[in-house]
Amino acid sequence: MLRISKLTDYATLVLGVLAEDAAAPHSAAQLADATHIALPTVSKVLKALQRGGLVASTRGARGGYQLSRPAAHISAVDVIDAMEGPVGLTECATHPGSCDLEHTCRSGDAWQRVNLAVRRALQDVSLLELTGRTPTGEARAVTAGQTAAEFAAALRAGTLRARTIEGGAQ
Amino acid sequence: MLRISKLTDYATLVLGVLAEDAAAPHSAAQLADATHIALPTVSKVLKALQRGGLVASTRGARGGYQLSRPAAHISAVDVIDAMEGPVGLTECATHPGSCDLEHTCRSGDAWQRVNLAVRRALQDVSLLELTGRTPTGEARAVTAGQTAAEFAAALRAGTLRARTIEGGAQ
DNA sequence: GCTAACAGGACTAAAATAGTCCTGTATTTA
DNA sequence: TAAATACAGGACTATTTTAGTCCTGTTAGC
Repeated sequence: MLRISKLTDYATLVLGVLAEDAAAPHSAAQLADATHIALPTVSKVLKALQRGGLVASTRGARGGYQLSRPAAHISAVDVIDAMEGPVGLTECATHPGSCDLEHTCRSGDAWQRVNLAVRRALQDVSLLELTGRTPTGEARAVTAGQTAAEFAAALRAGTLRARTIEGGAQ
Repeated sequence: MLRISKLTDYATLVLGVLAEDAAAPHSAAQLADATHIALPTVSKVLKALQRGGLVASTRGARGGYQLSRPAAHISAVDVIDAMEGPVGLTECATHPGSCDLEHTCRSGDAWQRVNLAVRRALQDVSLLELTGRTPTGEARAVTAGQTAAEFAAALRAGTLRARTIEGGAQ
């Protein structure tokens, strides 16, 4: 089955530590220590997260990294996108022309639709849920109120297909 | 984002040809011809599909491959499982003990839950939808009536978890 | 028994991933 | 203002995974 990269997995650990103490900035060294991941690797992860807009960095002495928004508002798909880029399930989804089979392949945008369905599933999982403690009470309400419910509503309304296809056939 | 392997993509093309003429067996050579994929590669794909139970093979002269069940009853997740194995999103999901971080990692089974959500999304897409012609009319009815609905029913009944997790936690 | 076709595994080559390191820049503090 | 802290960016290496090929064996039909 599909697999996320190790670095993405590390990212959730790092983000988990940041989520735990969102007030103060944490240096890469601190985070390496807390997660037991080698410093250069943590550093690499953090840079990717910074570029993806999930963490904010402060330079200089007493600087470090902080979540750029509440953990409940960060979804699994955000993390994966930040770490692995907005790559599609297939090559042709992101790089048209790179596939020899493109003109004979009749798969069309089917994989893209699948891709969207997957994204939707991933969007429904917040960072809170990825960091060990299943969200309860308020946190859960925030999550459910913003991603899961939205999705369920679309599903019920029958707009899911139309929304996911985006100009495809059907 | 998550990506399927090229071989999995090839698999859908091959299965598409098989679905088109489900009556007669097709040799690997024929399929290579129809899909414009090199014969050894098609062969490799077919073997995986055979092991996964998606195609049935007949040996000997006039032998070949056929779908083992109607295309509408084959889902994207079936294809991915056959080609890439029942691997989880993370290493520890399938191979406990292989990760140094396991005892300090608090991610728990969160990725496994994500994994399930993804599987669910993939289960809702039939081979028919992956083979270029978007199912309409009867075909569509079959798809909707048998995979999506079956899945939804299992979900409601609460039997889905048990079926997909296979001995996992939760 | 010859030929067509699958079965299984070994092997090579190419590409992606993981991990490390180095040089530069910004910020604080003494 | 100099020194120390910490991020920024990119280059580089090693490892692992994936893709692709090939060879030998087995099964079934003619």
